[in-house]
Amino acid sequence: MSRFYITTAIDYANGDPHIGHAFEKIGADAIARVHRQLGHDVHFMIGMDEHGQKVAQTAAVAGVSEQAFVDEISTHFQEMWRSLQISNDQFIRTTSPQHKVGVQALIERIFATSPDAFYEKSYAGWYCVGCEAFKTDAEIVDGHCILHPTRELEWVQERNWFFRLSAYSDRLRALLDSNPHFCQPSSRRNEIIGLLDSGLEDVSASRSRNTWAVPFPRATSDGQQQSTYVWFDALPNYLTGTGFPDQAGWDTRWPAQLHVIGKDITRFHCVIWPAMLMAADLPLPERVWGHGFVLLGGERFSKSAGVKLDLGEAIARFGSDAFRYFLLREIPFDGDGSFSWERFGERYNADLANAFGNLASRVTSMIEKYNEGVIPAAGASDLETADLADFGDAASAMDGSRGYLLHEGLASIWKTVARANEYVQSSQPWALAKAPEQREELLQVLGTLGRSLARQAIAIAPFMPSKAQALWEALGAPGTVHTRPWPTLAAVDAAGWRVTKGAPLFPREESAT
RNA sequence: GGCAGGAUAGCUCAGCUGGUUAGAGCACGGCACUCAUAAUGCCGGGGUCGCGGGUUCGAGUCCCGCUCCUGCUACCA
Repeated sequence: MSRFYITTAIDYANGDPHIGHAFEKIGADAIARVHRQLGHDVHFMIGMDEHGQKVAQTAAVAGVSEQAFVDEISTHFQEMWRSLQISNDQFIRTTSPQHKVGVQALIERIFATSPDAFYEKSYAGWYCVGCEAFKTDAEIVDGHCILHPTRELEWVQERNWFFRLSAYSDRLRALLDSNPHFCQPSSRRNEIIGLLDSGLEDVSASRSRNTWAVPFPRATSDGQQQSTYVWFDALPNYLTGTGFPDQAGWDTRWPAQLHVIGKDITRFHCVIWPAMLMAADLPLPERVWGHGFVLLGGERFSKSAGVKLDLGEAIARFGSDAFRYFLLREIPFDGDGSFSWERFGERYNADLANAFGNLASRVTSMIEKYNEGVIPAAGASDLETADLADFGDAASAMDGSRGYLLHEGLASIWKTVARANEYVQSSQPWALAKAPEQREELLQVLGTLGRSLARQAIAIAPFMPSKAQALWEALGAPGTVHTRPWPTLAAVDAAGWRVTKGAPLFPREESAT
């Protein structure tokens, strides 16, 4: 069984989860679930980034200790992920002892493996208070930061450990060139190649001011004990989560097959992270996928944008499954998309209530009325041939072979839903039921529809876990839908299952639009 | 400022190496059907394919210029 270690970015613990966090987890969860249904040995890890100056400051404002603060935030996140049915196998926190040990071990390993990789340097540069960051010449116009033209830049000096990132330019370029999958989608890859071509600068690996951090394992030459800078703390979580360096089996899980991240942190995952691993002589992750953002009124969700939309309210509106469906159907996983209540309502009624939920109702209802609730056996049909082609398209949109185009996968699955509704209309089972001599034809139609519904339940399982299982049970299918593998979709045999028409899967919402 | 990508129906988008009357979904209008969550199916209206030139027998599809939008432009994460 092939292994599939998938991670998301760890979320920064300076505020509660918002829809942007949720989009990434839901997308990664769907990918993890698809791979489980493809028969892979999946390990899905998410977590929290709990160190840093901002966390310390926010905790101070709240009047609690840093650890108490992140414990609380971390709990909120995990409760949210439970309500969204995120099927992570592990939840890592950077304040955990195992992670701290792992970070220091990784840094020491780099010192040992690549003695030139770290060096001390006094760094001085223009510091923008607005950005809380040093600015390069390219970002300074007329002596001001291009993002904060009204603020004065400060000249700041600090002595830190530096990582010789520039030494890895050629190897990184070779990695990107030889392995187009390493950084996807291609728009992100192009940006990284552009960055490499413009030349890499070394990056600092320690900080003197921040105290809420993993201690950098080596003091500077003047005896100062510094803290590990964010990317040397946060990025290694993917590695320390495996038990690196000393827990048995870590090297069978590492490297990760996929890092799912936001497009804004692509550079860190496609440049700094592989360079760190090269310096440590450790295997590189196979693929980094930079998804886009959920926009609201043209603006992206972010920590600074504030709570413009309550995540709990969005989930409560139509339920966790519908929320997952809406985000993954509406927002392309390789780009940005917009959230709006209007679209949510339209998609809920059009796609879920009218098209899919109603299809399930009419089919189960007819099987109950015309065949005492038993799904008849059915031979092959044109509908089946066309459906299997669409399910094949869906699989190829989601299995990584063309990237992770979850929105396209759902679109392909919904073609089969539309086809089934057309089939009901054109074959008119209610008319066939009135003519005893057309009994065989009626059974063929009902059997075809029952089997189609069973396949749809399997196909939507990664996206809407609860509703897929509810439909599975309404069809009288055995076991759980989540263990039904995609590759056997063609062989699904629903003959003999006893259906039960229950409450509507997705009750139509009159006030939705 | 530099680099990259984009501008196609009311909305979200497909249109591969240029070739008959430019497509889909949603929204909107009409008709049909009754198994179904007044759901479904069929038909229809609606686009000077950002603007201006050019290449070509022929351009949404190639070239040049212009306008507008988006992303990246390294140590907040």
